[in-house]
Amino acid sequence: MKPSLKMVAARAEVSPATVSRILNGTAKVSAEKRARIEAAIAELGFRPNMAARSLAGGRSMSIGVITQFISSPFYAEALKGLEDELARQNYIPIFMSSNWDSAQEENQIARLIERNVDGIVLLSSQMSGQKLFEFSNELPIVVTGRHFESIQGSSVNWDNTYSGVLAADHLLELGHREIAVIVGAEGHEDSHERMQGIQTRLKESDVMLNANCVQMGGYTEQGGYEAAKALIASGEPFTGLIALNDQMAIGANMALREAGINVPSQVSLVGCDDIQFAEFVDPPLTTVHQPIYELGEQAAKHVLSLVNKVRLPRESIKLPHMVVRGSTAPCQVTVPS
Amino acid sequence: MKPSLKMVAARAEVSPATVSRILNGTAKVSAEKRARIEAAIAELGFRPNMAARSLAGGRSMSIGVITQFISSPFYAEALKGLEDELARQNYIPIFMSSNWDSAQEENQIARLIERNVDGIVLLSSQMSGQKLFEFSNELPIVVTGRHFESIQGSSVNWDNTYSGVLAADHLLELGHREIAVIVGAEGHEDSHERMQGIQTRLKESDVMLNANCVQMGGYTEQGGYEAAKALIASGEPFTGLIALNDQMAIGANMALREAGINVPSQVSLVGCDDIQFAEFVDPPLTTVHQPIYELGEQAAKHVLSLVNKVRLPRESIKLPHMVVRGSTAPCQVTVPS
DNA sequence: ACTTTGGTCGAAAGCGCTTTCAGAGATGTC
DNA sequence: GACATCTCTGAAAGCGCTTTCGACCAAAGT
Repeated sequence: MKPSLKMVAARAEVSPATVSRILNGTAKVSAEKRARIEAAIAELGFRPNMAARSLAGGRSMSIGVITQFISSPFYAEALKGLEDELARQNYIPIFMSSNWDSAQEENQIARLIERNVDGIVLLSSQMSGQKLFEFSNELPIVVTGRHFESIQGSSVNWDNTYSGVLAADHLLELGHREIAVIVGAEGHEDSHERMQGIQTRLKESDVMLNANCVQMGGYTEQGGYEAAKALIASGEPFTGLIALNDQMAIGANMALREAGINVPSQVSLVGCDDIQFAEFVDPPLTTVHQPIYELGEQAAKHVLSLVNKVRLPRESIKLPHMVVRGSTAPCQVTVPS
Repeated sequence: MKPSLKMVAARAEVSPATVSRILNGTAKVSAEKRARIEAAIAELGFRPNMAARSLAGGRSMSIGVITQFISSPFYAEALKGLEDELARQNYIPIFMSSNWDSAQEENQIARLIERNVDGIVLLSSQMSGQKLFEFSNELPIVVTGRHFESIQGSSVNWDNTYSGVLAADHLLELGHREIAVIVGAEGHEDSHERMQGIQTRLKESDVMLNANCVQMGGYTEQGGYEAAKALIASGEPFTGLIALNDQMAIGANMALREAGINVPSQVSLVGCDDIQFAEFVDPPLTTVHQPIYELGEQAAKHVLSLVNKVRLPRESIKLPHMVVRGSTAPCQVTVPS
């Protein structure tokens, strides 16, 4: 039979209350009893039962984490960051996937609440702001990839506009003037912001972006592949191509290869995110690195601060930066004057 | 205030016990009361508190799942399979990563037990068989990638030897006689078995595999890259290269490219697993497809069968099969006779 | 009509912990 | 020396559910 707190108390000849106090550090206990209790815990190999703790104390020491898909390469590092930071504070994450579906997302949140999670982290939520707000009345919620602020809710994010700026500047500096973009999906704040950044810079350099030059890729390899195909089919000339994430860039790379268009000599390709694989494609992908691990860490810190109702010192996340690899090169094509 | 079972009971004018019976289907209840109770549940939006259930009933409806790293592309589909199957039975997975470290693995298991998980799934455990056996005395455990059988333990696996056979046969059929292999890591049963399969077939075709031709890649891209470099540096001739997983194959592909060796015309490269990215590398990777999603599903079914102490009809997992893409071609080099 | 069975339901105990409340000493103050 | 003030500790209630036990009532058997 598993040792219980009661058994520890009996062995140490103190009351259960005192053992609990030691466990939680909620009150001072004389050195002598403390020693006896700690000895008893060690001897019995006692480990508190979380269900009981959760029931009695009202907190479960667990945080729900919802992603589109648990093993998305993009979130890989974010999950690690979350996991590490939560573990440091003795919490565990409960991961669930919502498969890009807002109904599933709500359903998963309900399941998490049912399981008494102390808070929830939403990595790129699809839910309406209204719903989000309602849930945040029930328990602390932190979202990434969009803005959100309420009494028990907050968001953590990096500067997406700046990511767009970096990508555009890079191509511009290489002399590219005919640029195409593969965006994520409708209604994605981060995709939108990145696009904003790109457009701002292009406009400043008097580069026009016509409608054919912007295709939607849904953030997947397949989507990027198809978007690039459509782009090529449109006949629109371009020497620079920005994909708003690496997965789409990798798909686009394949489409270009199939069309006999060389990267980087004919088209310079830049991705966004710097996922693990970016380095291993051919040519190695030039991309905007995002501090994803840190994002996860920050998200964890934020929920826990909401859970514990302590104000978090507003430390900002590192900025994205360019990682120049082999998929971009100076523009070779002379623009007709 | 959140509605409790007691409140439901009061509203439906029955005892809490009866409500519980409805919730769990543990006894017959008259149609009339059932209707009243169901109405009350709906009206109040009642959702049972898992902590209380877990405490009272002794089961938490959750299964711990330990992987080397949550977002490993290899396990992506397995996790999905697990998640889906568990959800179907109203369980949730609690994912944790062990970072290839057996001490961390033990520690994570302890944390899971503390949280009352009803069972544990270990995706490619690093732990000693002894430890594994000890843990399986405490609660049901299912492992993948190795063999394990005990009262409360079992393993689920596909035919790794056959994967090796497929890879070897493919190269052999294309006429390759000088073959090199990048294996996973020491002490990995699955890596070992795949290697077995390869060697069996090579021997049958009188192809020798000398020591230089077998390099260790640790199952990572970087490892595969370095292993391939070492292989090239060794001067050993080879026209066929098998990497025991796709990540290493992708790394090897890069090393070959850097060395100016063309794939597939000079070296045919075959991977193993068929991860999502395999299709998007250049050239698209020929690989042995593993039914990973199904593996996850089966693992889930197995733990739950152990948890519920029902015998599972022994349904076997689908066999791996070759997916031929662009990284392999008939052998061009004439073997000196 | 009277006991026996069978089926439905409620009372109550208890799962393993936290937390409030108050008592018992120890210490300090006037 | 009397009283107030702390500090440490234990008793006990209770978190929200499950489950055993026995009560009750209807149908069945004699």
